[in-house]
Amino acid sequence: MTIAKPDFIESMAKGLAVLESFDTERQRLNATLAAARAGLTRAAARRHLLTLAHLGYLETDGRYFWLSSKVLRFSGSYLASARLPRALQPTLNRLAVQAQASFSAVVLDADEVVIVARSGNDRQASEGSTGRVIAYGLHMGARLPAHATSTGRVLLAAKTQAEFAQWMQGRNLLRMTPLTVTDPDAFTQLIQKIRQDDFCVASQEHELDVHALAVPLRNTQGVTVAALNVVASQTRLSVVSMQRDLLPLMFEAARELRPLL
Amino acid sequence: MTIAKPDFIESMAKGLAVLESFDTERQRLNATLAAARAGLTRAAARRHLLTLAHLGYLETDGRYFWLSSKVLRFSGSYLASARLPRALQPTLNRLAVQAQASFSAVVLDADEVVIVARSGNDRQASEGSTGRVIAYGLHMGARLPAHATSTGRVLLAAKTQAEFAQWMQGRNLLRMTPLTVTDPDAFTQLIQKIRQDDFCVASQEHELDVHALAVPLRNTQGVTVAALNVVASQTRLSVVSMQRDLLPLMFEAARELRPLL
DNA sequence: CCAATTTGCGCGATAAACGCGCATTTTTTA
DNA sequence: TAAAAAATGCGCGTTTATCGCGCAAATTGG
Repeated sequence: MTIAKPDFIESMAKGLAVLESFDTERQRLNATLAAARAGLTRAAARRHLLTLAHLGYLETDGRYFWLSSKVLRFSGSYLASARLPRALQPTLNRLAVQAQASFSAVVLDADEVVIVARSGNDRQASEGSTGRVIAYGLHMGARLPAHATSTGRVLLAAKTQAEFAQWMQGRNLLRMTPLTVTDPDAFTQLIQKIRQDDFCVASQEHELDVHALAVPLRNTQGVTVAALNVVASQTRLSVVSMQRDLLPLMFEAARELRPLL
Repeated sequence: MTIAKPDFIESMAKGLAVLESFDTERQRLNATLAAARAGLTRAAARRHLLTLAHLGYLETDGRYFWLSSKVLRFSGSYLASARLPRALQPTLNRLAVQAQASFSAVVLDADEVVIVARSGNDRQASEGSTGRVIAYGLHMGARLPAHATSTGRVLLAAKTQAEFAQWMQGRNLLRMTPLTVTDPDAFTQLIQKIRQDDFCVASQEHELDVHALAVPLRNTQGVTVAALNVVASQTRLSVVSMQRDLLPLMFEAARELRPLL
């Protein structure tokens, strides 16, 4: 999407850059930090922080700033409007009950996947009700690196050769764990494999002891619009049994969902 | 929160007004509509729409605009940073399993409640897996009128007399269903009752055939920081049995959560 | 207790944002 | 289907909103 110069509101971009500079890693920022993260002068960052606080999107103690619950307004409106999350949620809930595991539906945004629907609790119900929490931070709107996640790879495999080549262009596949595949050639091989298999397993490539299994979600025209995955701890469920027990369920769910996407 | 004039970025406020003009009711807007909703000239609204689309927060067909999944980035960061949702989620999940019902945790924002955590599926598991969907649109970030919801009333009851009086000042209690209490005096009586009971039942006041039960969530200092509720369809679960079976569970959950809030 | 940052804020300069108004396209109505 | 009404894209001259410097004061950290 290109845009004419006089139609671009600089201050808007700056303000959103400030709002985006609050992320999972840095949750509390002062003027100096926000300026550095958003790439603005301190004066500009401060003006935007004060404005955002005044409008209720940030809270502040006068010095530091952090996101307020008002930012949920946007996701609320998105979730109410977007067909995708609404169409997927019931199926995800059903899967969570059937398989006693956590499922996510994600879409691709540049080099990250965004969780747009989710079900299940993040504890492995091993003994009693309080098993170990696995895969931290898998909530609605969470963003994960595409190359190190099962869903990201499924979505990358849905691209044409040319699109995929362009995506790879000059990209540095960040190492998330010792097991992350970071070599471009090996990664391209992996994507090829997914094109044949129509699913993807990622074992401990994003987080140690967590493995994931993903399948593409296509509409009736055959266009991949999202990916569905399940995560489990290595110790509770082997990759083999996950693939054997859960993969059929997921293919079936994907088939059911086709007319809704 | 007051703010010095030269520290207020007008364009930022306008841009966010445009972004906010996409809500549950109007999900697709053109320049003219957005201008009207956000209170801007068409030229200004158009500039902001184009900028937001360029930055990826909106999608467009060239004429109409709608929210993109990128807005989930903000909620994602909020959910990762805010203690409240993270502290509540496990308990909500447990309640959903135990009671086979949908629970929400909400905070008050002006005259609306905002859902900051949620569990359970929105179908009543009456016969088989596909019961009727109840209480549409109860997703993360959803906003509901405080006066017509069980949680909103619980949070209003937590205010001091003076604060509550100020909140009521010149407020028009919108009728959502034929059963909504809209008379100011009757409403004030209700709030008084909640102060005694320490819970609130709202029957079909927000949506017909849906009733809800809410309790306050306090921290160890006794400050109410949120409210917890459960919704059920009138036909499946009577108000009496809901109060008898679910209220003890909820009080217990609230007690457990105190040290975490 | 001193040195290094960070902060609030005033100021004059500049260009970013403004909104009017036109010609054109799209939609509605008759 | 033609005329009327509404919405759209965009150029332009105006203005004021935003800019970033740089100061003195407050805060932090060793």
